[in-house]
Amino acid sequence: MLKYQHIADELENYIEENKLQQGDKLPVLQELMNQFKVSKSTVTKALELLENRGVVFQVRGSGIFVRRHKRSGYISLISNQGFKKMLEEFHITSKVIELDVRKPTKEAALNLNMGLDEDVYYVKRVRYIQGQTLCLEESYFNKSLIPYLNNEIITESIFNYITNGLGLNIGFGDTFLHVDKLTAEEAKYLELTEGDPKLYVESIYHLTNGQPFDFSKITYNYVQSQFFVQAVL
Amino acid sequence: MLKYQHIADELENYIEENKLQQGDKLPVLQELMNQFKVSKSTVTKALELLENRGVVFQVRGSGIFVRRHKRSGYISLISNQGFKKMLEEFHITSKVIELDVRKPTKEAALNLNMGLDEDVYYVKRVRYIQGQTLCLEESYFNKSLIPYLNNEIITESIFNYITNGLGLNIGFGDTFLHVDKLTAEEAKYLELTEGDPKLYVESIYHLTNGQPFDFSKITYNYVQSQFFVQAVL
DNA sequence: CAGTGGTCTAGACCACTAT
DNA sequence: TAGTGGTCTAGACCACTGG
Repeated sequence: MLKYQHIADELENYIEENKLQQGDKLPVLQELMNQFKVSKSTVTKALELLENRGVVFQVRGSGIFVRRHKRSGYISLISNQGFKKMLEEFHITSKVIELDVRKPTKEAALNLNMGLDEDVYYVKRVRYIQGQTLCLEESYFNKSLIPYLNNEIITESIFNYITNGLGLNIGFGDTFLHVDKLTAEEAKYLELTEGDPKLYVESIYHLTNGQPFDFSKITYNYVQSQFFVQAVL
Repeated sequence: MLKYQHIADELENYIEENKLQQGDKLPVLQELMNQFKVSKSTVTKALELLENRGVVFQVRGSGIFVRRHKRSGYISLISNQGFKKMLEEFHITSKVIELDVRKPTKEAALNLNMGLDEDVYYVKRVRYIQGQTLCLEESYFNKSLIPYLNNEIITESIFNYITNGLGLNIGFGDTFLHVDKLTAEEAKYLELTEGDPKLYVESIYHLTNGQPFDFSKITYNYVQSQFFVQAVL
């Protein structure tokens, strides 16, 4: 375990356990250096991580403060928390509609940067949040990178399996958002009415070496779609 | 100008000018150290910045590569580019509907962390992208932090004025997203039909010292609403 | 195994805040 | 002006990639 990762985790736990609120002050740098027996740079690195995750903000000449928005029930659009943790927090479950190995569509091949004759795993799921329909999801996984999937895996967290089961490192993701009207088929799966609003999201996830391994198209139930993003400007 | 900022800018320009594509390789660390005559840590810091902005990705043992998605016409949801630059890039203009000093609503006061008897600047605008309606925006600015606004300022970029005109430092923002149906009033301003889909976004922006100065409620025209987010996981 | 990026240190010096 | 975070350095050592 990296030192700065460890420190970041400890601080995040500390904030969580003590239910610290927006603006609450954390120990100063010198104190953290002593407490964790590391150099200033290492503490700084840990705090940068937390700052970028929206957990704290630092003010020169003043101190380190907790950053906490006041709203609950919002899903992080760029889940910087663990995927599995998030699923549990929101009681998200899945029903698998389809799962098979096939050739990619042109669109999927383009986004996954692979040939039309190579294999992908195709996954179609409906996901539920606290018993309500949350979204309809179609995913394409490059089979040369993700060699095996089964029903059990995709009912749980695919990303958790990729990280812990396959030992792959997920690097970054590009996410594209539109708003539109539901088609008849989408409405059926989401238990809504054709023409109702939808949030449509396309994502391409890459390994740390830059290879795209997952292209996903998600249609969200507008009633359940509450997202937030915490940015550092 | 900070060294690592300068290096990040130079590299971003270099990528832009040479029209480098996803996966193109940049000079190695040692070379960048020599070129800019700085230490390894400083180059690393510059590259971390670019990595978090979604401009490059680094692969240990291999090199530094350009990160570029293939889609154009999408607006960054968390504009990590300059605000003014973005407006120009997308030809975004504004029409001011209302501008006055008033007392905040309960909602605005809560989000701006101020009293109901303090003053805010209230701004209501319709924004256009390449001549089409983009969004209807209502903003509340804490007057004790933003003491003056006029029609000219808010027709251009308010954030540019706050940064360069007032010399304030914008720190971070919390953004909340919903999808819903347009009300009659919103439809009128956006030249759409009541009941059409909308993307509704609430944002709270804070100065670097953590004080919230802007609470905004934006309703987007779903036809023009194409956003992207680049995340590092 | 040579080359590349990642972590960590110890310390100097700078910029800003609070009192 | 004491205290706090931010930048930058020089260098040691580690982890991973690719021929």
